[in-house]
Amino acid sequence: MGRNKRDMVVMNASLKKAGVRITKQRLALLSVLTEAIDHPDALELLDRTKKISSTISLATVYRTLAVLVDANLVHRHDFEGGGARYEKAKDHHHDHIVDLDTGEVFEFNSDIIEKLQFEIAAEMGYEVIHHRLELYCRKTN
Amino acid sequence: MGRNKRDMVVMNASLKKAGVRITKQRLALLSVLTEAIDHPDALELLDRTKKISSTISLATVYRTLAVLVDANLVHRHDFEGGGARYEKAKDHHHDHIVDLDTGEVFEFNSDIIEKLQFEIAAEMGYEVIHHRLELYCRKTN
DNA sequence: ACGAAAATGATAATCATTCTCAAAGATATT
DNA sequence: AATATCTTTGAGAATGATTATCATTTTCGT
Repeated sequence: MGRNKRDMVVMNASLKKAGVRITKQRLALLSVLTEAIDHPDALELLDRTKKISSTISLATVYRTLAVLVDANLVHRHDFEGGGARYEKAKDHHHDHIVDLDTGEVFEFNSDIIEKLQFEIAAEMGYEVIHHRLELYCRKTN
Repeated sequence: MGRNKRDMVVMNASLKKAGVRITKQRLALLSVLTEAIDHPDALELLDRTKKISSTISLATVYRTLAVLVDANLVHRHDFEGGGARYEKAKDHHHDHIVDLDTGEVFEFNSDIIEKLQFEIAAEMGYEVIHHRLELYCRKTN
């Protein structure tokens, strides 16, 4: 599982670019985020990071997440209920479907919706800096 | 301003329909929400309600808002930063543009986006229970 | 290896919101 | 209108997520 030499180099570069010092806690957390296929919250990230390697505290998880979010390496989501959840930034934007029964999160994207959003904002004299589209759903049948 | 006899009758009916007892605090809060043209938070609603008429506490504001939200008479929004903000439910669904500089909130709606959302969810085997689309914007120029 | 600057861990503080419970108020019934 | 019952209120304590504090440790350019 992940965290080979190439990954390390990439993560080092990411942190450097973010203008922050490289610590084992930051590398470990970034590695956890890189491997994650879901949208874990701070507590879950603390657990996973502790398991994988390092001594890390909740305070550092929050601090590091803030740094990574600022650097646009990580996205933070405030879905309904519970605390914020995080995911490593991907190169393409996407929106989310939240399963109300399981809490699972699925991603989707629609260029058409995207385009319409920008047009609507433009008509009102606004430029979209960022946006969120979340569909809270239940399985059909 | 507002709170004439007709309004009172309507609000009474709304509360009755919600299956809750009518108290002066609830009527006052509902009246504040009815007059509001913005999206105030709980503290702001507390202030306005106290001014308009009634003795009311923060706990009651929160409790009553929960009741009204449950009864679908009021919508609650979790925009980025700060606490939840509320607005009286209108008969048409709408989405929001949030001005990042002023905190102002504008409403818009797009039937096309709406339709696309349902189609996307349906394709993934989901039914949309509710959804949120928020554009965080800055004035152009 | 040295030292300035930054990061960490433990815990206290904060903020929004919910809970608790005794006292006050509302509603149905008489 | 008085009663009995059941609900709501207010004040403050409790909660949960997140941020701040500060002494100690670590990083990294020189």
